[in-house]
Amino acid sequence: MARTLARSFYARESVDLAPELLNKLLVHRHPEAGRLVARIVEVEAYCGSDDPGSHAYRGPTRRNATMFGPPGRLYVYFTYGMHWCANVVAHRDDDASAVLLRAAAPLEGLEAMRRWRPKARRERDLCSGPAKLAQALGITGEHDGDDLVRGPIRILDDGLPPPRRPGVSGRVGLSLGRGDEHLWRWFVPGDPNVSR
DNA sequence: GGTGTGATCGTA
DNA sequence: ACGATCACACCA
Repeated sequence: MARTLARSFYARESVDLAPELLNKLLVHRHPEAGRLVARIVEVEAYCGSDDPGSHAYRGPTRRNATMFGPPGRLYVYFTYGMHWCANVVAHRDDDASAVLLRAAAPLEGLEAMRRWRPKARRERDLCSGPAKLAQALGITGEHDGDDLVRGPIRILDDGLPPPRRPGVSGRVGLSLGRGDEHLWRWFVPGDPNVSR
């Protein structure tokens, strides 16, 4: 049925990888909560030294080290003093690029997701933002650098292709002049889990 | 539906 | 100081 994406799938620029991740399954085999599954419906691409909106813009640091490593790993960062956000590391040829997982449609393990996100009133509040998605799937800084091919967090293809015509827009949350002109956000049109 | 604001702390 | 954000208040 669903098969794990091979490492070669990730070995390209984030701008090319990002739309291909739409409709793929994000799966976390959690030691206590069991199997958590959500379908990716919104992503953003971040590049390296040429992208002022990217954490990699000013070169490698302790925080962004994973972005400069091999593709197919998870880059998890802490922001606003309280939130974790998860990225997929893409190709690197002496530079860095990654895809921010912004929203997903919850499919399995909703009980645990609701337990970890007690403030989510409706189902579409569970994973409709990068920090919500990480929280619902139990992803924190301890998963930074994890191998998405080996697990426990993986990305699977269950046969549903990306949308033929994905929604496109500028990236969210960037101040003006920091790469906000790039149309590097993609989403599944009409999906209720896409962030507002 | 939309807009505006406070929370909270690691990073550069 | 400033975030690759969220939740909540308030208005419509």
